[in-house]
Amino acid sequence: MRIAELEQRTGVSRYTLRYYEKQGLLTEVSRAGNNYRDYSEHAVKRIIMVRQLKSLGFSLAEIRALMNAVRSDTINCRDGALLMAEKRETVELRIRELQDVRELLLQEQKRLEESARLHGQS
Amino acid sequence: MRIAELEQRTGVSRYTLRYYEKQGLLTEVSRAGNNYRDYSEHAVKRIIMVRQLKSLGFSLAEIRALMNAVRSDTINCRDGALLMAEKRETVELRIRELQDVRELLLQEQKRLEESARLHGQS
DNA sequence: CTAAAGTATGGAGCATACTCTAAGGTCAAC
DNA sequence: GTTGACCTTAGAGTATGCTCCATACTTTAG
Repeated sequence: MRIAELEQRTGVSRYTLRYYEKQGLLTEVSRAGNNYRDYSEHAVKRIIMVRQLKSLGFSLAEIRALMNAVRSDTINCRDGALLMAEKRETVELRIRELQDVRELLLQEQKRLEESARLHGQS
Repeated sequence: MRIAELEQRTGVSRYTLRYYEKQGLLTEVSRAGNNYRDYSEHAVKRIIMVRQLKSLGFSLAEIRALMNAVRSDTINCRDGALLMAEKRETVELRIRELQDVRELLLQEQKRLEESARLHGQS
C-alpha cells in the first residue's frame, strides 16, 4: 500500500510516518519502480504498536531499541530477553503508580461531589 | 525553605522549579524580605505530585487543570468532580493498555529465552 | 571587609517529536 | 499533452519541557 493508505489506516500523518522511518522505527520499507514507498500489512501493525508504546510514555529511542531486540531473531536472544524483562518491570511499576493515582483521583472526585452536595450545587 | 532545599528534597532542579512556577503549577509562592522564594512543606508534596502525574504521561497543562480543580474548594465542585472522573477514566484506560503491553512483553521475553536456549546461548 | 556561595530575572539554547512547505517527479484521466 | 492527485526530498518551523547563562543583588564564612 502507499503512504496515503497507511496514513488512513493508522491515523498517523504521512509526515510522521516518514519521520518514524527516518528514526529507524520502520525498517525495510520497499519502494515501487516509481520510488513510491510500498508498505506491507506488517507496517500497519508495527505503526500501531509504536503508537501504543508511545502513549505509554516510551520515547522513540526506547521503542526502537525494543523493536530491534524483537527483530534480531537468531542473535542476541539473551540480550533481547533481558531487555524485555527490564521493560516489563518498568511497565509493571507504572501500572502500580497508575493504580495509586487512580485511587487518589477517586478520593478527590468523591470529596468534590460531597462538597458540591453540601453547597447545594447539585 | 529556600529553592536549594526544595531542589534537594524533590530531586527537581531549581531551573525546573522556577519553570513550573511560571507555568502555574506552583501558585502562591511567598517571598522573604530579600525577594528569595520561601517554600512551604506543601510545596514539596505538590512538586512530587506533579512529577508523578508527569511520569504517567500527563502534560503540564493537564496537571495544572487538575490541580486547579482540586484547589478551588468552595466553588466549581461539580466541575472538579467531573474532571476527576474524566482523568480517572484516562488513567483506567492507560492501565488496561499497560496490562496488554505487559503481557506482550512477557510473551516476547519467553520467546527470546526459548530461542536463546535452542541456539545454545545459555 | 571581602570572597564565596546562594538567589533573582530575562532570555537564549537544546532535545524530542512532530508538522509543514517548496520544488519537483509520477501517473491516470480527459 | 495538460490537469490534478499522488508521491519524493531537504529543510524550515512549532510546541513542549526543560536547562543554562549573564548580570546583579543578598547572605554567610573567615
